[in-house]
Amino acid sequence: MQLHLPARPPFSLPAVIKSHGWYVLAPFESTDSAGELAYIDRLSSGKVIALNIREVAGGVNVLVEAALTQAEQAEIGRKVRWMLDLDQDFSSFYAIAKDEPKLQSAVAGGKGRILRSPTLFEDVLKTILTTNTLWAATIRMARNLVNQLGDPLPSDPEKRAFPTPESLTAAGEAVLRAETRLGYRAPYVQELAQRVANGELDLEALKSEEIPTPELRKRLLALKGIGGYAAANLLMLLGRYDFIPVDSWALKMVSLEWHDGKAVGPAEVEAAFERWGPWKGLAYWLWDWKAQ
DNA sequence: GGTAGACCTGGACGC
DNA sequence: GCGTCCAGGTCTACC
Repeated sequence: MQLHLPARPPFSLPAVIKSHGWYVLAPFESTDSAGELAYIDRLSSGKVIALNIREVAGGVNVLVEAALTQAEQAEIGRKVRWMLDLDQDFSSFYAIAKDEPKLQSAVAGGKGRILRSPTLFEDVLKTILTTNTLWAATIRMARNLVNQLGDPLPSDPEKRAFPTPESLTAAGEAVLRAETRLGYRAPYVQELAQRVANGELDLEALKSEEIPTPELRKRLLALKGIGGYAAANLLMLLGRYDFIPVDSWALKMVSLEWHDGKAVGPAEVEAAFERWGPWKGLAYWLWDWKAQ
């Protein structure tokens, strides 16, 4: 089955894929040369499918090698639109960024969309996996989660979907810590999964545009394992760019860009992008750093 | 509100 | 091969 989804121009699938490192975290797959994106998804019916996404004129085509009901097609359409942020309008950002030399490649490349997972649950969990560790370890933890606890793709059981909150809850903290190698993050992931599984926490509701950003940030910070950096990162994924995800890399880049390599703190990072107002986080994200 | 120390893993390094 | 050091954010206790 093939599904066509239009995208608001300008649109570039490779730009979305490379918007950050998510595309290398299971169950995403991407072949750099082809500029295509694959994702193993578990539909709400429990069916596990492989989504193969490629850019075509006016948007993307989604290929699925499985028979699908109308409802399942609609679900896939909703998810892919969200994952690739197909409807987002960046024209007001481009309008103010076009005169900034450090954002020229972003404007010319139609950048701005940030790849995200189908569910906020998956993005929150993966964000926790990025904290206080090296990127290689984040990749390993995500792969372990999928390989050990995800449902298999029937046509290729080596490939698996992202685990459900229920399967994570059933696995238990000890398994997550020792076998999935999440370390001290295990209780955070366990608590998150448990609260989502029992209905106490509705993360999907946080995708609503009606929640003011400060309130949204407050709710994200209330999650165990989510601090200032992680909350800002998640706000970016939710299309809110008022905060900068300040990590050690950000401190280093700002230090080299504007302070001759002298150590800086989060305040200097925020100050460097203050003039971009509600697009602050995106300007930081797309900045053409001289130290890169 | 600010700060120090613990948390945990894995890579780099020296022996 | 083994031991040590270090990087990476967040949490908790304490001031």
